Amino acid sequence: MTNNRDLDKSITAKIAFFKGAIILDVEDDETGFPDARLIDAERALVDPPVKPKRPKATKRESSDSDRLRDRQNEFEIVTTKMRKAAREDFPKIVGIKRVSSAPDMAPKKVQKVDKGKQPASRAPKKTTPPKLQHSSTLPTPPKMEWYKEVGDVPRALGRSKIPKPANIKLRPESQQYMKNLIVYFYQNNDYDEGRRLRIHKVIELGGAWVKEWRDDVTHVIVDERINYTELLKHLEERYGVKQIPAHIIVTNWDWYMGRVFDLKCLPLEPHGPLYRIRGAPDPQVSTTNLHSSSPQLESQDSLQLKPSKGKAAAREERSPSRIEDSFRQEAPKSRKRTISPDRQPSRSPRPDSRSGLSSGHKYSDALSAAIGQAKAFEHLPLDFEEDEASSRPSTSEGTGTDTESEEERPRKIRKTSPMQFSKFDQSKFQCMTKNDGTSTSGNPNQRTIEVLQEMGKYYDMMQDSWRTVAYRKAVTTLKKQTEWITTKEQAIRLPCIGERLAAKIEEIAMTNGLRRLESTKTDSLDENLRLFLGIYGVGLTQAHKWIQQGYRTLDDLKEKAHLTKNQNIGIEHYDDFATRISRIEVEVHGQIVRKALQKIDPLFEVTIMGSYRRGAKTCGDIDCVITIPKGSIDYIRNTVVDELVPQLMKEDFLKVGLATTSKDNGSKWHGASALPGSSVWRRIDLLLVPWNEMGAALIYFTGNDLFNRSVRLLASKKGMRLNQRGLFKDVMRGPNRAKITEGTLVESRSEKRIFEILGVPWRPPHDRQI
DNA sequence: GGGCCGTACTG
DNA sequence: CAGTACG
DNA sequence: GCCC
Repeated sequence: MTNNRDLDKSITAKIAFFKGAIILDVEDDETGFPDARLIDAERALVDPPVKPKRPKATKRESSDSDRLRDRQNEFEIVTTKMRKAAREDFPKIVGIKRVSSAPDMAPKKVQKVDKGKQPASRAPKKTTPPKLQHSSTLPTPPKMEWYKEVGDVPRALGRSKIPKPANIKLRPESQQYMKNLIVYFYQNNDYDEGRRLRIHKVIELGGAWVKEWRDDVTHVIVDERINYTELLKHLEERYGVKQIPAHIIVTNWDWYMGRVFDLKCLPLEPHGPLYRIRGAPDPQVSTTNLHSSSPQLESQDSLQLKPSKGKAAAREERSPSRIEDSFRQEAPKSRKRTISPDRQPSRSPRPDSRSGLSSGHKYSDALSAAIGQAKAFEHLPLDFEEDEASSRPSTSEGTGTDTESEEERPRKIRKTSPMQFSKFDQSKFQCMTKNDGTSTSGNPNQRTIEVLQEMGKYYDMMQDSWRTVAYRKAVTTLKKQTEWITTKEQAIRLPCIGERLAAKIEEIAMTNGLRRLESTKTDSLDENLRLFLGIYGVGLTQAHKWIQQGYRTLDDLKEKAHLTKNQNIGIEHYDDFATRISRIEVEVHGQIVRKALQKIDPLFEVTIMGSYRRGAKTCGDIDCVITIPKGSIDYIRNTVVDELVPQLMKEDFLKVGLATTSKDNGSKWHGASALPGSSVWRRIDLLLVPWNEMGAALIYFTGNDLFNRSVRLLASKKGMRLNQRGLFKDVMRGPNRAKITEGTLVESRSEKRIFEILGVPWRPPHDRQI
């Protein structure tokens, strides 16, 4: 058991320095750290086999775009005040332009129903008994469906760019539990796939959807994150509605519709606390408001499709879940956000396949089908899409890269040998040009970059990984510009910038801001999502689920959620893991590992990788590559797992393992470490690399992620495959690059050689910050 | 209208 | 297997 | 988001 004392002298010196540094240098390690003390660590950094230059890039280089997803940055960004700027309250950019006209049938305009119809068709309280006669087929009357007459037609499901109005097939009447109901959603648009699905569902069940508020609305279904105050504000601002008539049911999808599917009829006590959204008044108490005509109050009630009382009552307590209850109690406090006018985003269509909802489903087992479907989209993130634009002018610029036959069609299985590249424009790969994140400060497009980065972070958080990547690429492009890009025409010629980004760039240049971004700022759901995504072991799926269940704080999770071991650790050390680590501390961690390992076998080599190697001022974690000349991977693994880790655990340097290799082909150890005397845990990754794979490993572990993806994509275009083990050729790929054969190893030992073979100009780690 | 990197570890 | 992680 |  060694302790501080046993540590190498240089280490203790560094620790001392580090402790000092921590005080004066916490948030700004900016101008690095001096010097001498580091030399030794820097030296040690020289990469063994391949010897890429050490990152003496310590000097300035304000770029810290080392890792966009960096949580801390995200937090900072969000918190950061947006520069004020032309923010004239923009009018609904969202609404309107969509579905307006259905090709096949003129969608009767809403107005017609407007006033007079209120007790509308509801009169014939037909409420067919839920006794399903199972005549699953006698749907849609020949004439125009009710929902089209009374309400609006949402656009069809699916992701087609050109929105088509949906033609929704209603369920048989026996299953139309929402017959003649008029539903207003908030957010009230059908851009978001999840919400669109819900709108379709309402219609299938016999209801109608209205895009604009009307007096005869019977139900308001709000997104999970919306509270009553926000809803009211929206209604007042947009429609001058100051109070929501008491007979109108204000609820959210899961709590209410879950019941509907469950009961196969409308709930008995639609105003009960079970369905009330956050901040909603208790009707019992605040009977203050019910001014408007409420003939519907009764009708609403009468509409109840005889729910089997006993059963309904029985389920009442447990069904919609206690979570909401408990949540509701503490809701008020955790909700600090006040405003946020109508449209706010929250994002994004899952790239998944979940389309054919309205299409050809037969609800043979209506209930289970309904439940299944309700479940299917209960976790769908809701959001709105921004306006779409357009046409694609396909600025086919100069380089007549007429990609063709071979490369062009991924259809057929093909095999390409590395040397016979067909022509695709290799120069278009971002890995081909140097990207030191520098230029950020002096760049004339600085402001634009900032704004786009924020948008990118927003999309990242909101699950839209492809948009995130697109924004990051665009930012990279902008960083390389020496001119201030102010117009669409200028912008659209640049790589990775298309119409929509070009328009945004122009807007930023003109107004110094981006309206679209403003609207994201006030979204409180974002904060929760951010919070949860910051937990190690929690991704979008889990975060959305928790939010859906009403959890809002880490304490909520600790008390109520089922957590995996890693998630527990992630929560326990949330702040630790979210804190950036100074280079100096990173070095100290690395040195401790190195010393311990070399005590076991002096031939071991430890190299610090990741953003550290790219010269970042601060790092999110510590990546150590462990290798040894003429040592098998098994030897490395056994040594690390059986000796190094236990030893460092014993010394209390390593605190816990998070993802630890076990299998015989394992290669990584993820865990947490802390300096002697420090209680701050750091994320540390040990990467076990056979000596002859160091070249490929260096590329991988140096990153950054986009750089890696770019190189890998390039490799695949050349019929090769690059991973952390090596570069392979003669990779056979199926439809769309699906790997069929592993290919044969071309090079793995030399980082430089791999670059050469791929035709990628060598660049030091510092310049790989795409 | 589909692709957008390739892998390792967890439960 | 999906989810999360790593660069 | 962009690009083919």
